[in-house]
Amino acid sequence: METKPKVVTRFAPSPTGFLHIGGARTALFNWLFARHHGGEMKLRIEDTDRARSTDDAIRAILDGLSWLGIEGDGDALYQSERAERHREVVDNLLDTGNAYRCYASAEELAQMREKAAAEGRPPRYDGRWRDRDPSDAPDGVAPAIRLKAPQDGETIIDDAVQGPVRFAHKDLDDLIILRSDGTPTYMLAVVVDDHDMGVTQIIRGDDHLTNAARQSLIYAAAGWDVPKMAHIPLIHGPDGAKLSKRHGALGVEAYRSMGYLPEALQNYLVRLGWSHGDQEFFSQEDMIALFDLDAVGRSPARFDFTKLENMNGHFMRSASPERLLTALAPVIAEADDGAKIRAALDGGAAVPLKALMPGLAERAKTLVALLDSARFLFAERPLAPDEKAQKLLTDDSRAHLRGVHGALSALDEWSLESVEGAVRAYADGAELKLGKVAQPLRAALTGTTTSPGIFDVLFALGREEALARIADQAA
RNA sequence: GCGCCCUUCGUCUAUCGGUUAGGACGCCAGAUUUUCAAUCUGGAAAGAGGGGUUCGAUUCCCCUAGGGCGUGCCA
Repeated sequence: METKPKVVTRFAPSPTGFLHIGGARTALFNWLFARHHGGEMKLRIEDTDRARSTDDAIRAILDGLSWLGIEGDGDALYQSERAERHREVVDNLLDTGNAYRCYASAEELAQMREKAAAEGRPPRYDGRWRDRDPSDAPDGVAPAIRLKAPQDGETIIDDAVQGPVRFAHKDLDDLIILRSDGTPTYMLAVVVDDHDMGVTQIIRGDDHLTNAARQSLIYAAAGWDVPKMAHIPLIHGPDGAKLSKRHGALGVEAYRSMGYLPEALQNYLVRLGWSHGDQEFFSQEDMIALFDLDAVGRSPARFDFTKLENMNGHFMRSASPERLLTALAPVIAEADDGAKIRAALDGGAAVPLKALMPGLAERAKTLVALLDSARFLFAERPLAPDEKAQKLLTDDSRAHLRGVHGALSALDEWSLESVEGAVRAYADGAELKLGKVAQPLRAALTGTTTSPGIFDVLFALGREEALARIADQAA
């Protein structure tokens, strides 16, 4: 029986910043593909550019992934720790005649490019050291090592998303694989690491498609099999151009701060470029069961905050109060009055908050908005009604507040049913539409003109607090 | 400049040669209603342009236009 090799994907961010939205989607696709096929996704930190790589960035990326519910299998590999192996591969390439030392200076290279530009040719290395005798090497100059790439023919990348893509070798020059200071270049390191890690399927952004051809040349020179490739379309801004910060090119932690649920962001992201018929919502299990590369589209998608918000609202509405409370924690922690709210919650306010959660979630698109509309719960008496609420508190309505206060005080039991019964009975008795009573009540109870259902609010606040708030404004 | 990729409602997308071109977000109207939402019903809204191939093109091919990516001793 033929043994099917285990699927291995990888996510390989360079830690020069946060885990941005595009990277998050790439990680998600890699992870889903691996899970779908019962394989694993490995993590590799591409920190060969030591000057720009930071530990903070590494942590931010790892935190971002775990917040999103994505995790790598096994320990992350740090590319910087593998320089020795990279050099070993370069040495082999040198020995087999697949690479050579190039002594061209930065100035020479610059001239080469200028000349090419002036003559309207693509800027490429002219191969001046390709076949030169090693004895020509100038003294005291450390060479860079270049790949001796084929000059005729073509390389075809059979991309799982883009289909077959051809690159003529004449358009590809002899790329540098080892810098003159002895450090490996990205192009070489990626190939060696993917090979050593046993990666079977590379899934990465479209911006690497041209690199794929160059990398496949390195694989060929080393005598290795080229993994399967899939280049997924990039995410663009609303204007179709590069995604800017203003338009969503933020770290995933920024989305957490803005009050998005990770499951909503995940769902939104997976639908950018991938689809399963008309289905819009997917649980993580659905995604794993249904995701595959053949349903990934080839055109770039624009990032749309409005749709993300709608999706987030959907997930908030179907989340349990407990789940929402948990997700709210970081939002509270980052709020100006966060400490106060935290203290109130720990002091018992979590109970009314949870009771009100469904009503709150129904009206909010983000956790930040949800927290805003829940703030009245933590307000100290007497409340200071906002302008619109103030207008509702006329002499007339104050009289009704006193009446409702009386009806509610008479209640033996404080339940959702009993408070509703009392308020409705009062309105009926006074021959008033419910709204005539409910709106002033809302103003007194919340200090605002919009809130969850008034009976829910009454009940959640509890007898003592509710009656006191009504009395405050009835006077 | 050169190379590569992309192009269905405003946006995300379905369609694997024959459909009244479907769904979702947003928008508009209505229903519901204690506010705001949520929910339900209905509506407007698309194959970039031009050539082919074919009995028949959104679908396959070519050209044009537009957009994106790449073109580093960055990753």
